[in-house]
Amino acid sequence: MVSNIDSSQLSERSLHLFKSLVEHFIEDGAPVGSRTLARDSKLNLSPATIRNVMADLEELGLLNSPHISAGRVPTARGYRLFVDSLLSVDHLDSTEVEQIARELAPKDDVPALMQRASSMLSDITRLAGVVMLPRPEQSRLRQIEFIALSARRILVILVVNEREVQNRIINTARDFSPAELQQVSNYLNEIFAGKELNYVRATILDELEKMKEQVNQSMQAAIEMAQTAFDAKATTKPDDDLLFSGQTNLMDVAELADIDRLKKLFESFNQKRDILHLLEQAINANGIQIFIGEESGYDVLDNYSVVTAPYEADGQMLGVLGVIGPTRMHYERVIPIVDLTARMLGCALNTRS
Amino acid sequence: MVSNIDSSQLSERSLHLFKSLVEHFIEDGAPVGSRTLARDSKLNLSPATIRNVMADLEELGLLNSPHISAGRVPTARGYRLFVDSLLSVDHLDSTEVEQIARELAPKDDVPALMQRASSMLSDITRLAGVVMLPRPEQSRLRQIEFIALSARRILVILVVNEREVQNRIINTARDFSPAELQQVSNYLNEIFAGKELNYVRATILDELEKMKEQVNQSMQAAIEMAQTAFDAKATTKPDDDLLFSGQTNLMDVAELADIDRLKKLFESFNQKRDILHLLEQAINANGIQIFIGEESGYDVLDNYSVVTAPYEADGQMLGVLGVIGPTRMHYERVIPIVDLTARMLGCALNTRS
DNA sequence: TTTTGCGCTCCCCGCCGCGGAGTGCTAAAT
DNA sequence: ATTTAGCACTCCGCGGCGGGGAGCGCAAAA
Repeated sequence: MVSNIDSSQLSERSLHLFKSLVEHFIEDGAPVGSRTLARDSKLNLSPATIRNVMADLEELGLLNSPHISAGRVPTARGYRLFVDSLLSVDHLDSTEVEQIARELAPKDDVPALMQRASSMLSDITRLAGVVMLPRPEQSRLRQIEFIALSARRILVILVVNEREVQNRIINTARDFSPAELQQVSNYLNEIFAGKELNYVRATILDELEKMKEQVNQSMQAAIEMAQTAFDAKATTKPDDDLLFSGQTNLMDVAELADIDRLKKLFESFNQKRDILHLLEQAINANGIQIFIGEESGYDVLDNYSVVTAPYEADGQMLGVLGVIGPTRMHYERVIPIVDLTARMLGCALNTRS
Repeated sequence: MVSNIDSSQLSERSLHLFKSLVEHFIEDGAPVGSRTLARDSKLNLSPATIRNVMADLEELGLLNSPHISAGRVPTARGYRLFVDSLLSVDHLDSTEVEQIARELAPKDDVPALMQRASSMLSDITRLAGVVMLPRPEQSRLRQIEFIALSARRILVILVVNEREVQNRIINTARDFSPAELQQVSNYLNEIFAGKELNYVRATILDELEKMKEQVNQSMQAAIEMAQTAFDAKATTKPDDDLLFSGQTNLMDVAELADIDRLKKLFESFNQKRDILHLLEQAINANGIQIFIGEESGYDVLDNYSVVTAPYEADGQMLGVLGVIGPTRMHYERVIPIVDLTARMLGCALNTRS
């Protein structure tokens, strides 16, 4: 990759003009020419001078023109310089801050909270919002319980990581009494409580076979039951950990109205794979991270930018959230919104006991 | 509403030509004129004759032309006649039947099955699929259990209708021992097992107040706890009972490529309200039901058709599924697919013990 | 009743020409 | 050494024009 431009490599004047140009383009979406720039930027310069500067900037790869006699448009690299060095971030309206706070009030369960965070992001930015849920990598089994529905139908409850509850119904080969079930769950809790979930699964499926002989019959039943429960549980769906919303907002950004590109993008939302990879890169950045157009490496994202921020609670990184929109977006507004949302979401997750 | 055309009101020949025209239009999407129709339909007629017939059909409201010197296009009413009386339904490929059977094999839990049904519908028809989940109207509480997570955090498990499990974590004002919890759940199960869920909620919230005095302290705790549990549960989300998939398929139907209409449609998918109402109308039809364009009454659905079929298991209507696409769709293929899917889904839900 | 013939309508497409916006280059001005 | 003015040139967008094609309705003939 060609190295990015550092703001120190350019004169004050060039930077000013460049910034002005980018702002103008973000506002209008039309290529901006020397005339308009001469008018807008406070410097009293003639269009001709500005043309010279623009030619230089183009040579550096910060601008280009759609065709020879059109105005200039920022390149991905240009946006990069802009957001890294030139951008002056907006101060959020107090009404917006309130809205975010209100939506993220920890009033109900975690999944709903995440959902609200996502749709709030898209509503407020008028772009697409995305929230990556905590990866269940380090999930520890906290408790396991069996509840008899009928003699041979048993409801298995798994409590994971303080907060998350999974349940599943299994059918057993023989009848179990409630007392037996109690016994079984006591047994399993004793062995596995606090252990890592993958470890539990592996142990149950592989190693417990040999223990069968050493324990009494009731425990054998326990093992078999646990096997059934975790075998089924092996389908630990890894695909609903990304919540999108407001995709339709992208349908009226006009400048990217060519339907197939949009279709490609929506499809990659559905498959989640690419976006997931991208967000995973962002989880270790300690703060706002911005992927601009082609530089993300995923070509469905050409002409789109992704603004992300990781969120944490109790001092632990939980996930990433962000906004997806055209490269020509109002970064100065989007950035503080994403930032604030991440922090507020962290708080909401934090203070719940 | 103007009465629909009955096939007996038209001559054999008109019907034949009309059918031919609709088929042709469905294939090409271009208005079809007398020439092409004269060529295609086996009847040896001159274009002029056909023009006369077409003029009659237009007068009946079955056809119209975009402008005076273009070919004819079926109206919603025309499609209605077509699907009701003229359509010869395809015989499905055995490969397709197999695919449906494979996807709907009852290998895991109900929500996942529904999800697969929906995406299968969209994959196979290349249109948008939708599945309405069983309405929890007549849900009966089967069992309620409390599990202690810690002294003051309690996991509430609600088993509803044999199959469905809801859970929620509540915080209590004072400590509870496991024995106490057992007692509480026994008490509640005794009173409420088998009762309708709304009744349970109402009773708990309103009437139990007065019972407080009559029972001992432990039971008072039970009541309070149940109140907390059901109060929170009052947020019984009524909005995730519609599963869409393959929306993006609609993005390349071209003839409806005007982005705002598509955006409107997608938004109404997200809000779910309109589609839900529509599907609710279909649940009592005993078989395939087709809503064509404007006749659905929802103007987001102008130029779109919805093909639905209710599905049932154990002799009980559970919900509706279907496909959404342009009015100009291959009904002869879509109809048997929707039909078969509904029946197969019913089976899959049926045989699970 | 069907067909032929004819005049007419309307869309689509390519073409042309023009005005506008903007560029690059060179020469003059500061 | 910059900056500016002047100028020729490029390219887009738009409206108007014209011809070809597809199709229609109507009236008169078969």
